[in-house]
Amino acid sequence: MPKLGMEPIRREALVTAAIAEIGAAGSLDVTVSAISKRAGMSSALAHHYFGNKDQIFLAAMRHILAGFAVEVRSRLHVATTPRARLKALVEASFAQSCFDPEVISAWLNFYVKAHTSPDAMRLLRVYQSRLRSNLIHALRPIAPKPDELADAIAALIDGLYIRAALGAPISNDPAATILAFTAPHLEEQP
Amino acid sequence: MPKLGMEPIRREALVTAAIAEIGAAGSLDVTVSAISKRAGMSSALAHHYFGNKDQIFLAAMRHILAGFAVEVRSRLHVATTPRARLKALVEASFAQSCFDPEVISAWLNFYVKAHTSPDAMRLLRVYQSRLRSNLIHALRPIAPKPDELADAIAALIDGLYIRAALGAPISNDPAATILAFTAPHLEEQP
DNA sequence: TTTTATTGATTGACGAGTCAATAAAAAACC
DNA sequence: GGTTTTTTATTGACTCGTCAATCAATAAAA
Repeated sequence: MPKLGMEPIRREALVTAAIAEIGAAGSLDVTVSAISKRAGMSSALAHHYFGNKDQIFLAAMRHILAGFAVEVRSRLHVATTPRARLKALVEASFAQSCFDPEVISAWLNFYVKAHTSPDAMRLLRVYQSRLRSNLIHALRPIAPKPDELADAIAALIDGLYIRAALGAPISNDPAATILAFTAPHLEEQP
Repeated sequence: MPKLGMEPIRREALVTAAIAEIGAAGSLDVTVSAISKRAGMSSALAHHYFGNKDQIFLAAMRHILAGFAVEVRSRLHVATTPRARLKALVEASFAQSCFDPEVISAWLNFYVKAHTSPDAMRLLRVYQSRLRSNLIHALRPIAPKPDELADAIAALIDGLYIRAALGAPISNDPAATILAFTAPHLEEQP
């Protein structure tokens, strides 16, 4: 009973299922069968639409990155001052949605994958440079060295995220920590 | 022709080989056979001495962590002032040895592993708390809030390391960046 | 009848862990 | 001192799974 136009529906279901499976397993050691089963179809169909397992992972990561981009844009949208934009960027990086166990697993494994897969690396670069340019844009009016500061903040975001993701005893709100440590590097007038 | 006392020799050879294989593969998708072959023995012998693959990985990571600890201690040993100790700790984290491709792969995968394996997590905690206490010790005499600053620096180290490891366009010397970023949070008298 | 959707069954590989068998040190025994 | 026994070292062969990817077959829209 083939209804037409199933492709986008199946793809989305597979992507969602893949994220869930990765989250459940905590690693990329997840079978296409498990993903397909969770998505309610045969593994053959998954191969039919995605070609191979790597493509499923890539699509899953693109999905997560897209979600993050939405999070960022919505916060950036209501920020009017440079300082508010900075705050929005940092807080978006520690939003609730970034700490779904599934998302955490995906990110962790994404780093590893990027180390060997050019496709994954390209995707990572997209995230990195988008964050970087957003940060620089926010910092330019208020920091003497926007570039360098942006790099430091980006690193701080990644570092704190990983620590939080790995369940380190989270002393304080990471976003607040970052803003506090950034403050002295900004120009006057809070 | 069994020479006695082979166990420690075999174990070390396996650990070394495992690190090399992980480096070559860029992931933990490495077979015991490959490791054993590189170490010059049968896979059966590897199982005989380590029991299972996970134990080999754990031992490999312990080996790397031990190497790092040596790096830290030797630098700390010649540092006399608190500021010098801070510098030593930061610089040790970006020493040449930390950027061996093998070491990079091991670290990346270690993070993922820690997310699911309690043993790996324990090991990670050892590294984290050692670094933390070293930092706090260095900072106590020169920072108003040693704990919070230590956490931020630790995160900055992890974040910059990962970025460097993943080949991000390394603008500057990461250690210098961290020290510059930290400076405003220290008490007077440079 | 052509295109799209769908799957069960199968292939082909690979890989962790086990086991029995071999060999040579070392220790125990006479 | 020589013989037997135990312990340590070592491996080839094998078991038992798993799993990615393929394919031929079925079904229903267009």
